[in-house]
Amino acid sequence: MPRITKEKKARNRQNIVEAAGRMFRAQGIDAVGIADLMKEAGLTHGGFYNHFASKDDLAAEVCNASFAASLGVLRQAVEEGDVPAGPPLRRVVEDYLSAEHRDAPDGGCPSASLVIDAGRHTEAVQRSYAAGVEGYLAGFAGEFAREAGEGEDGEVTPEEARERGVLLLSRMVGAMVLARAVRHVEPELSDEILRTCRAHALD
Amino acid sequence: MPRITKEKKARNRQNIVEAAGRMFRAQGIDAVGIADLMKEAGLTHGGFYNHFASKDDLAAEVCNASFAASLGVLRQAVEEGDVPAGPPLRRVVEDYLSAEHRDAPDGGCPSASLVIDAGRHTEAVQRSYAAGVEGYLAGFAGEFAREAGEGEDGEVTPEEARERGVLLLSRMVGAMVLARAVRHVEPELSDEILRTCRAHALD
DNA sequence: TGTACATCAGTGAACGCGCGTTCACTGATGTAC
DNA sequence: TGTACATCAGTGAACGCGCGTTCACTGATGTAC
Repeated sequence: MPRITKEKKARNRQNIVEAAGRMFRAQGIDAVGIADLMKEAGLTHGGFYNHFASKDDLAAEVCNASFAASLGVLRQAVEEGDVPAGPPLRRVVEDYLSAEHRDAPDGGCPSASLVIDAGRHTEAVQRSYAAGVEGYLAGFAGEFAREAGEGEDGEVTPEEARERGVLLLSRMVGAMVLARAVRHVEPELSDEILRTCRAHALD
Repeated sequence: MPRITKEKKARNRQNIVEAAGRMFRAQGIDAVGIADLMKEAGLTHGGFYNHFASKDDLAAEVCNASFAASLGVLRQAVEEGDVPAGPPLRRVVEDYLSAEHRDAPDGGCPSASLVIDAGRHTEAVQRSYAAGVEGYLAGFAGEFAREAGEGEDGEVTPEEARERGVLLLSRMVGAMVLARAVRHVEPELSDEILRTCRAHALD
């Protein structure tokens, strides 16, 4: 069968990154084997190294891609604002701290699902992760500034907007990782954490 | 040389649990091998199974022990209150969200260092982790109730105290895991996260 | 208290397994003329 | 445009390694009399 079209190769590569994006977020980077991953992408084990120099190389790219996708979803939610009512950041909090997001880490925010994994891998992975976090913070800060400007309570300095962004992300990530950690053995505690933080994340 | 005294055996077991407590928190449960761990405890590889049925069995016990130790340190800090000024919970926040705690996860809060690991291991580990989280929450809630009772701003319902406990733990855990994740590649961002959350954790 | 024997914690080698990575091979694609 | 050959993505087996776990062995401790 091989060799394959250039376009087909690009599509295969994309499939690997997307499969890894889901699997790494769901199970953790170390828990996913190259063989599992390639099978999920519809390929065989050995071909992996035609696309990536190493698993860590892939992990860094996956981290970037997952953040990009996740930020895209977020931005879209902010702009379209179809589902729940209220200002964009309120909707972001509701989405983020939802049971759905908790129960589906594979499509969710990498800040939460990769927060421990990132620090335990190569510097490239860590850089990729840190850049993603900066992206989230910038997005949040921008939105805080915008909402304050539009609202009746007057302007907000860039420094204040940034502070609120840091607080919001820390709170949401903390609530999400805790809610996920206790989910299977104390589902009520898990729900309580989400509910409480949803109500107060923007205080 | 063997066989060994009963007391010596108990001491060896204790050494294993303590070594694992440090290593698991610092490197993650999966990153630490039985051989490393036993060497750190001053023993050889093979003897592990004289003390524990499996690595996960140890992990569950380590989780308990780490939470117990960590809560003990916390309670002591609250009661003695030697180092910084202010009410106990303010001191807890300062200690928790310090660069020292960030840089020494091996002796620190397991809520943060094991938050992802716990969910990826046996139910026993997860139960042990969840119980530890409950311990923290109870401690925080009790302290919120006490401080409100003593202060001038009047009483606080148990529900409110509990809510504040959940918020405080989520915020501190989120800030800590994020600060640790970006520490090596963006130390300034890491410091900023700690600083900002330190200032607002009790809002 | 003293003796005789069973127990069992520690040792270090071995087992089996799954991992990341490498390899020889295939044959359709890409390219040079 | 057509032909001839080099390229290289995919395949699946193999390699080497480290892991959790097991094992036969040792000899001091614990225990029964």
